[in-house]
Amino acid sequence: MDAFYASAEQASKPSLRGKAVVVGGLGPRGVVATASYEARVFGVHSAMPMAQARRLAPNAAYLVPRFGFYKAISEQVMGLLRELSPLVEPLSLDEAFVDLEAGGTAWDEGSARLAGAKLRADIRAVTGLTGSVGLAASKMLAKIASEQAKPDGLVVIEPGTERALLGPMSVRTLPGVGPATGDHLRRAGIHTVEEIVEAGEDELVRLLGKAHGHGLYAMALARDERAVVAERETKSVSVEDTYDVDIHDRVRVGLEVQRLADRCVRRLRGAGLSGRTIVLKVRRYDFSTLTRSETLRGPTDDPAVVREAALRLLEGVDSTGGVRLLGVGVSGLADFTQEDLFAQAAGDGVEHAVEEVADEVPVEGRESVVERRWVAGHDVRHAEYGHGWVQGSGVGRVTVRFETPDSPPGRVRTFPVDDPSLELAEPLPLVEGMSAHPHYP
DNA sequence: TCTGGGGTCCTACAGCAA
DNA sequence: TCTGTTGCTGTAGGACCC
Repeated sequence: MDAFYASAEQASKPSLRGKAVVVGGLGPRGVVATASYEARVFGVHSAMPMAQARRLAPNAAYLVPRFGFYKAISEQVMGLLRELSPLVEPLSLDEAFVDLEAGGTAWDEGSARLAGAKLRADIRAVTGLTGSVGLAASKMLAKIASEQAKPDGLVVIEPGTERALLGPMSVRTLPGVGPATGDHLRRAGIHTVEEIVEAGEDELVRLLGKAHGHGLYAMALARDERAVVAERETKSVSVEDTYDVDIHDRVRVGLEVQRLADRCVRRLRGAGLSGRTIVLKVRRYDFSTLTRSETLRGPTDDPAVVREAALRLLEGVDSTGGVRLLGVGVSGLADFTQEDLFAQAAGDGVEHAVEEVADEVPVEGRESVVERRWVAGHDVRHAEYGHGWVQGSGVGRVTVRFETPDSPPGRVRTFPVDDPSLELAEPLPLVEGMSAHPHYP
């Protein structure tokens, strides 16, 4: 999907179409998740600090991500992909590999092109959004093709043309080459894919280590035998929070770690999992990050056990100077527990401990409950004016733009934050008559 | 006003056992 | 018995991806 989160917001909010839209964390330490193509013109891109984005594009619309909304759209698209083949490997909400051959959908360039074109049309019809398709003989090449196809296009890499195509490209094009590896290679005088090939496999292994060296050399030769894997089992579950202001108080740090442990366990249990290894993550004031872990004798999904382990790990961490991020994770997963037998026998006091914190508000921002209700970008309904979305709130007022996906750009009105005729609403479907999919949260 | 959140995989090293 | 090898597990950190 093209600029997925931003496109979804533009489709949902007519007044934003054709305008710079930036989706990401709005706090002082937020980063950009997605920028619309209009915003990219100003140099705004993913992973950029939000503050920098605001300097570059002060007039863009800034919105928090609505993952539930995107997930519902994603499920529609994944459904279309599964009509093509049972072998669909989602990479994220907006990207997936499909093995067309395994689905019997396509076996040569012509049939693949047809399937790709139909898919793009279907995505458009069902979601109202544009998606791009890359067709090739391997995952790596399909991915490169889809990057080239964006936005709103289809690119085929024909068998036999791969090496010539890859040769002049930057090493950064290859999957697994990020900033660090890119620098490493550059210092060795390797800038392009064909220079990787010229350097030879031994040199690559020497530079990057065994796994990465062999892997990258194969990719440079356009050799990629990785299969499309439909079901991947989860290997770890973790939660983390970056705080608007560094935490110095050791007691507060301990409390936050416990909250995170509870949140992590809730997710773990939600997935029907338990785990043996508890991981504490601490990012300090200077952005240095450390992890401490402890492996238990058996898997657990008991919040008290995870809390205590996390607190033990915290004891071994120096937090003087302040803490900017805390995280708690569980790995070494199993889909059963030993403790749960005992927990059931002992009554479910444990369950209660988990439920009690379930409705807790997220950490970032601790404004009053009233202000918190009106999150910028979220949908609302007004008794008189109908459906709209929160454009901003503050000093006791909330500004709402009244429009729907199929209306013209709408008008803005301002209300007191406690106006009884204003209530939160679910996002409307982007395409009329396409609401027969899982509910929007 | 620098730098999110949720993951995966790899490497290095220490300790232990065979 | 001493020493070295190998292999596994646990731990920590780094790189990468969307």
